[in-house]
Amino acid sequence: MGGRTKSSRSDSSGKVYDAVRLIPPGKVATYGQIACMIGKPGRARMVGRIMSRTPAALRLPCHRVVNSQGRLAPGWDGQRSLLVAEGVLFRNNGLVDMRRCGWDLLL
DNA sequence: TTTATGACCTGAG
DNA sequence: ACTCAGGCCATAA
Repeated sequence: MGGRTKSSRSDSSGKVYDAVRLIPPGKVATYGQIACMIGKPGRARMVGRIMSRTPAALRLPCHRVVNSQGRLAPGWDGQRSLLVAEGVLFRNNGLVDMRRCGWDLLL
């Protein structure tokens, strides 16, 4: 292919979607974690942007993606209910209990 | 081009 | 608990 590769168009979106699909029910993953999984450490912000633009039709468990503090997505009413329904534990401050529900491959 | 904004992260005070 | 600063990157104006 000669010529400039147009690329740069959220090429990562497909991989992000795949990674999100792997998060087991009852657990949550952070944006930074997803970024690492797709081989782009430090790109947490990009993951967040992709999530915000993810079509609902894909039916991804995007409610299982939270920030490293365990805070839920702003302006999304219902994320909390979905997580609670799966057994995710919340602390009194309204944040997810990352120590128990953070998806760590170690354990 | 520069500036500002955003479902971010980590560290420091 | 909070704010700030520095780092990261895509988009919009």
